[in-house]
Amino acid sequence: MSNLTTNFNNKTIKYKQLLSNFKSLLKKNSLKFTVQREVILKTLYNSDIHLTPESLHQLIQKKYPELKTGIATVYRTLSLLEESGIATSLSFGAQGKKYELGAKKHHDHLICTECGSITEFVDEEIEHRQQKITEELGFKMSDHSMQIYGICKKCQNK
Amino acid sequence: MSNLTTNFNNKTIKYKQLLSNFKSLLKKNSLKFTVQREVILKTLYNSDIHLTPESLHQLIQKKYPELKTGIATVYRTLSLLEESGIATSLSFGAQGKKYELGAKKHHDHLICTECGSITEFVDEEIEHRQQKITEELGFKMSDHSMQIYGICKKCQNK
DNA sequence: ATAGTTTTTGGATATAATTGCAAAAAATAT
DNA sequence: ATATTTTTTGCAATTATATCCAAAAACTAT
Ligand SMILES: [Mn+2]
Ligand SMILES: [Mn+2]
Ligand SMILES: [Zn+2]
Ligand SMILES: [Zn+2]
Repeated sequence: MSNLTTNFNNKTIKYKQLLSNFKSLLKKNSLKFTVQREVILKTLYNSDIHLTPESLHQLIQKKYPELKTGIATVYRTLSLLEESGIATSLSFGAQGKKYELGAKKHHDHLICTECGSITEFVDEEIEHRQQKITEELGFKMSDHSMQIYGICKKCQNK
Repeated sequence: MSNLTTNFNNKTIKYKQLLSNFKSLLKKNSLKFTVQREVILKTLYNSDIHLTPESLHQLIQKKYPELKTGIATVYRTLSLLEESGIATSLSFGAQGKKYELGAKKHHDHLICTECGSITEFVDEEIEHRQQKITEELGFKMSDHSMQIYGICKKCQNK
């Protein structure tokens, strides 16, 4: 399936560092560093909310209209970023996918099925078990994604 | 977001029981029990692999050609089943969504990013932590989904 | 059983996501 | 710097998914 080579983990990093990582990833895979790719990376980096491909595209068109970035490029770049572990997507069931940069430290999501609000969390015990399970089953873990669905406090009190 | 009323949990159950659950769910939500909905439920139940909407549709057309079931109905019914917790979908990144019935006992997925093979597992410790975390954050958990991505044994030896 | 009411359906249409392709941009070689 | 090669891009075409709507089926009340 995926056949991209990567070698760095997602950490909380400065944009400069992220950009440099991205560049070396591209080089390692004989891909080119383009202005569109940088703009997409930067826009994701500067957003603290989860973005759909469409909303990301609109943001970019507004901020860099002279680029006339195509929606296809946004989709292609998001896939690239996800495959290489720089970004992750969050599936919202019916509501489709939203993306966020893995530049933040890894975390999982608690999603309210009433109002759609998202709470991020990490639990070391779970992280540890995941690693263990994977090993037991003979896999080599590269990534994981976990979503808990429920009703948030606010919505419970309605 | 979702506003369907449900009241039973997914267990390993006989088809008859599942069907009865489905019927009462429909009634409770003023939805109608139709031959298409039953065929979709039954076909999912009898499949032990994860199905895309398209492959499910093809299966049904082959087995029940006189029904001329529309693809739109398949999509609509899958959403209905997912919303009500009877089926779950598994996001395959680029490869789209696949569905399975929650009639089997709950489990999580280990997905090989090379060959796409899927291994199912459950870890009680993780299940327990998930519940605990949710409570700590003031949520009421209704469901969760967890996928671990990696390279399977077979693909490691290639 | 029949008629009235509500919901679902298939097919058409609309929108979202992916892919093919020729022109443009980036990287490399000279 | 310029030419050559490789990859990417935007747009168009395709495919996947969702929505609209009038006809059909399911349910309710008689
Ligand atoms: Mn995690
Ligand atoms: Mn689980
Ligand atoms: Zn909420
Ligand atoms: Zn494999």
